[in-house]
Order: sequence, then structure tokens, then C-alpha cells
Amino acid sequence: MTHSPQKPSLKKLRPPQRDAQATQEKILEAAEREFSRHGLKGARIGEIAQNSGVTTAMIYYYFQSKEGLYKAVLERPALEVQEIMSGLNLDQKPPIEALKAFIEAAIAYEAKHPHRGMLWFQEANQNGGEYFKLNKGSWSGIFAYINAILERGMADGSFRQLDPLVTIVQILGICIFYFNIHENWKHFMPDYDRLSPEAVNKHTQEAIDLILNGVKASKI
Amino acid sequence: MTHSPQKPSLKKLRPPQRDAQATQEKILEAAEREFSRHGLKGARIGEIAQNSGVTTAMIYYYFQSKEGLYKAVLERPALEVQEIMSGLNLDQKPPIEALKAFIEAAIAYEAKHPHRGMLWFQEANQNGGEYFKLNKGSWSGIFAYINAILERGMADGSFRQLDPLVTIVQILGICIFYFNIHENWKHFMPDYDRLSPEAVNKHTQEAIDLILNGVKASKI
DNA sequence: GTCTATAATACGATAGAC
DNA sequence: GTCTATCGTATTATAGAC
Repeated sequence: MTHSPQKPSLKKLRPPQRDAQATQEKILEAAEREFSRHGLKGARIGEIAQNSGVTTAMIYYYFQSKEGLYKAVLERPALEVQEIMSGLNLDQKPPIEALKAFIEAAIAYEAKHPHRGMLWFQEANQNGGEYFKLNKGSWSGIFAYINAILERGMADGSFRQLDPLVTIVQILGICIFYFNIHENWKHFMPDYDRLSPEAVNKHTQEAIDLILNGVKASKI
Repeated sequence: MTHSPQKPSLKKLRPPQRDAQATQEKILEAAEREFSRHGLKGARIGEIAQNSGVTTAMIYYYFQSKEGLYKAVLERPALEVQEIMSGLNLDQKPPIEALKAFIEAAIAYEAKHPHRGMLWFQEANQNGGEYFKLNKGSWSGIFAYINAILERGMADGSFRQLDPLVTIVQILGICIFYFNIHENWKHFMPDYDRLSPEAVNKHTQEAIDLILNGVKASKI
């Protein structure tokens, strides 16, 4: 669009028009959105190309195939979540504090990536989790991390006796479902922005109240 | 396939090979599965035709267009859930009993239609809920019905003070999310059938414990 | 009411120039 | 590294016979 004088005076003084990494990032970003909307089969390479400002040929150049791009898209969040979780140091906090911190982090993450959850739903429903399984290692680590909090809480008497495997899924459901159904649910309350910071904060507080009251050992 | 003698002796003595209603049912059944997998855009008419044992021409004959079929598919569950809900007579039970009955019914429904939830996610993510909105009336009624339980519980002191609009979504998340992520989650526990009656019963009991403890007024 | 055949288009992937 | 052009196939929807 702009006149960029091609002076080759100094190498890398300004970002070159040919930036392999930047191009891949742009593609991944657009692909994540497209795959979250339509899944592997339904996603359109042309749409990804258009939304990332590249040609379809570039996508094949970097990712070989639609499937290769899909795998790359699924890998990013797995690594990212792993990093966030280990930064929380949940194993060094009392169970109640740790669980509270986890809830806040989970909701904050979903609020930041409100469409990312659909990636996993699409994957589950279209492919039976066969591609999800490729990052099973990452997710298992996170899974075990939360499990440890619940086990620890039961052991020290701060939580009631519960089934941690089922409860983890239910806790995630509380935190995440809110965002997954947003586009339908918003029609019930057209004047209320469910994704505003205030609304998300409300959701967070209610989730903490519901979950902590739900898992705490009875005080009687 | 079989030799069916075309004796026109008595009309309608046995079900005719040309059964308009039965054909439509078969189409709707296969369409629900296909749309839940791929959404409106990604669904393939040919796939629906093959899985329902009819030709694509028949689908257009009965439903005019892919969009028309989609609308018909989305309408069925809305009416069905409405009927189930009104059969529970929740307004005649004490809030705690009513909420318990709702949780059991919600989970039983999801267990019976484990893929149906994906219909709404696809609709939310692909179409922004524009087709969901067409049945807004049905869903609003159900929504108000549960809201009334929570309001009643807060009024009579059996529930703590909570935000019913947010809490309803969170309760649904607990009940439903379990099924939505099943195809991914099963890879964490390959030897455990999460959809077996025993497993679903476990989920139900844990959900009741979590939710009722979560919303009940503190006993201190 | 149900079928076969087909028109019109859209898509995934590649070849080859620059 | 990036583009344009294109091949082969799959898909929606319709026409017309039975």
C-alpha cells in the first residue's frame, strides 16, 4: 500500500516485508478462529488466507496441509495453559486459596480467549478427540495439578469427601460454559454485555461462591 | 431389495413404502447429528441423505433448503425440553427439592441426547445465535421457570443470596459440560466408560452435592 | 413421493513465475 | 517467501422421469 523504498543499506533495521515468523503468527491467529468456528472439516483455507492477509499458497508452504495447520493450532493453547498454570504456584497455597486462584485464572483465560473453548468442542465432536490426544501430555499435567488440590483439601479436612475426577469437570463447566453459550444467551439480555469486565467479574465472584461453598466441608 | 408384491388389495393395511412422516423423521434424525457435528455451514446434505437412507432430492422436497432443514432441527429440542420441564411440576415443590429434580432431569436429558448440546454451540459460534433466536420464546419460558426456583429459595431462606441469572448458567454448566467434552476427556481414562449408567449416576450425585451445598444458605 | 442426472459453483492442493 | 493460475473433485440445488 505505501511506498517502501527498498534501500538495502542496513540489514534488519526495519522489519522486512518478508517476515516468515510474523506470517506464520498471522496465519495461526486466523486459523484458530476459523477452526474454532467450523472445526477441521468445515474450516475453509481460503477464509483463513483472507483473514490473515496471505494467499492460500503461503499456508501450504508453511503448514503443508489443512491437517498440519490444524495440529499447529491445537498445540499452542496446550503449551500456553501449561505455562499459566505453573506460574500460579498452586501447590504452595492452602487448598481453598489454591482453588480460588485456579477459578480466577480459568475464567480470566476464557475471557481473554472466548472462542478458544470451541476448538476443543469441535475436536471432540468431529474427530473424537484424535487430534486432542496428540497433546494429551500437556493436558494431563494440568489435570493432575488440579486433582492434587482437591486431594489435598480432602486430606486436610478443608473439603468434604468428593470424587475429584468428576468434580474437576464440573468446576471447569462452571467457569467455562458461561462463555461457550454466550452468543446464544446474549439474546435473552440484549441490553447487558455479558463479556464486559464487570459482568465477567460478577461471574467470577459467583463461581467462587458456588464452588467453594459446594466443596467445603460442612461447618456443622 | 426384497420382492414386494404390489397387490393394491386393501388400502393402508400395512405401512406403505411411501411414508411421508416416517421419511421426515429419518431425515430430521440424521440431520440433527450432522448439524451437531458441523453446524449449518459445515453440514453436508449428501451425508444426511446417506445416513437417513434417502436421496438428497427428498430432503429438498420436504425442507426446501439446507437452511429450512436446519430450522426444523433446532425447533424440535426446544419444544421437547419445554414439555419435559412442565411435566416436572417444579413450582409445586420446595426450592431445594425442585432444584434437585431439575438437576436430575437436566443430566438425564443430556445423557439421552449426548450430542445435542453441540447444536447450540455450533449455532452460537457460527451464526451468533441468529437461528437460536427463532425459538427464543420456548427457551425463555424454561429459563424463567428455573429462575423462579432460585428466587423462591432466596425468599424463603433456603438459598443464600445469589445472582440467579449467572447461577443458572453455572448450574447448567455443571450438568452439561460433562457431556460436551466427553470425546476429548475419555482419552484421560480409557478404561472407564464415562457414559455408562453408573458413571452418569455418579456425575448426577456429585452435581447435586456440589450445587445444593453451593447455593444453600449457610447453616452457621 | 421418490428416483437419476446434472448444472453451477466452491474448495483443497499444486505448479511455476518472480 | 510470495504470488497467480489452475486441476480435479465435492457440494448445493434443481429438472424431469416414474
